[in-house]
Amino acid sequence: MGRSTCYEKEGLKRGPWTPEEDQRLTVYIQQHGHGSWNALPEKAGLKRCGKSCRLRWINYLRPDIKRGNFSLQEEQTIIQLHAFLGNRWSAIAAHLPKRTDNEVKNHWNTHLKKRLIKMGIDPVTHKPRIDALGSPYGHASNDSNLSHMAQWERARLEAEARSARDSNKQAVRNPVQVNPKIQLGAVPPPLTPRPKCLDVLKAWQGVVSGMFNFPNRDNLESPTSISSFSNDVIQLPTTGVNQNATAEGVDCIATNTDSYTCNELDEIDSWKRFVNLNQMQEFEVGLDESTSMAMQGTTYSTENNAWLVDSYGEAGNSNEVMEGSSSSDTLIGIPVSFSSMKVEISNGNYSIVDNGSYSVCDWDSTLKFKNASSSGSPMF
DNA sequence: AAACGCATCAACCGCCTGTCG
DNA sequence: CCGACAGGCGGTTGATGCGTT
Repeated sequence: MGRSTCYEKEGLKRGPWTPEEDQRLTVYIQQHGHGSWNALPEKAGLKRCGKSCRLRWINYLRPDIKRGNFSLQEEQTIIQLHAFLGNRWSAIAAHLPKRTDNEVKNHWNTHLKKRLIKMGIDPVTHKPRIDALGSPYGHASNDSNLSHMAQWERARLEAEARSARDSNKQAVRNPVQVNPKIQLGAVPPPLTPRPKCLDVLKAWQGVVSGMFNFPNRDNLESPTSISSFSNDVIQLPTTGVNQNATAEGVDCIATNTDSYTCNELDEIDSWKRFVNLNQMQEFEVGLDESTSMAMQGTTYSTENNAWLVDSYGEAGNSNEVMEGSSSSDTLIGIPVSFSSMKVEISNGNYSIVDNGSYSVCDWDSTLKFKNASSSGSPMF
């Protein structure tokens, strides 16, 4: 009754791939590229469906794949991105050079998820589990007052400790594999460029390090989100925000109830990205290359949401923007409301109008947009 | 040595989305 | 606008290996 999948077509092979099949597929793609995946099996002399070929190539045969242990930094990135993105494995994997979504997904399910659960952190919400009575940190009530960032820092520290503990053992159990089967000389398809939105993570890491650099321990336990930071306009970035965030290409992190006026933002041919750190949403507005002037003298307020404002130039290197122009790193407007916002771009000016028709894209679609349009350079 | 349970991960499944005629 | 098709994605499965009893 139901439609048959490509795997069910008569005469097609299923199951594990043989070395001969791998060789055929690899040689064919080296010589011709994959082209249409559906047409590939016949051309390559494989009795497999196109989907199976694609999967085999992407997840295993492609030469630019790193196999073996995930580094601590990779694990950190996965957990952070998972907190942002949920189970959007392809989006997460796009931030991890040479890792596939399947590998990231497997690693999460077999290692990271269990590790978080063991630590009393809900792997779905990334918040302390209510039932985490057996938390190694003891006081669940205290945990509930900790921000996710604080939890992550704990996770990181424990992972570091565990890593140091197990380093010898791990080296024996999980030696790095170097894809020994395939000798490839052809230029592989390029990896998906790292979307620029990972800059947000850099900023966030700046926030984290800012939080944990406080000499007073009270500061570790009190903030539960960025929105609780100081609302002192003059001192933006505010308490708890690492000043180095700016150096990473982030213009500012503004917070609850802040408002200020953007006096000048000229000679910018870059994009501006508005990131809501609480809602994990962002959108961008950009100026045409020929545009030289942006908004002036417009006042915005943050109301209930903390927004991070980021800029980057054509080359995708935000640091270039930061270093190249004294005006481009000026603090700029903080949107009033993310739920009903309109961005108007007209005659070189862009402005944000409340109650407009513009819908702020969610994180997922933002990633898709950026994957399609970005020529960003690796930041890590 | 055999049985069992668990962990891992490659591969499959089914759905969704974008594209094209 | 609609349907067919291809590609991509996330969830799930099952074979395999390893450790324990």
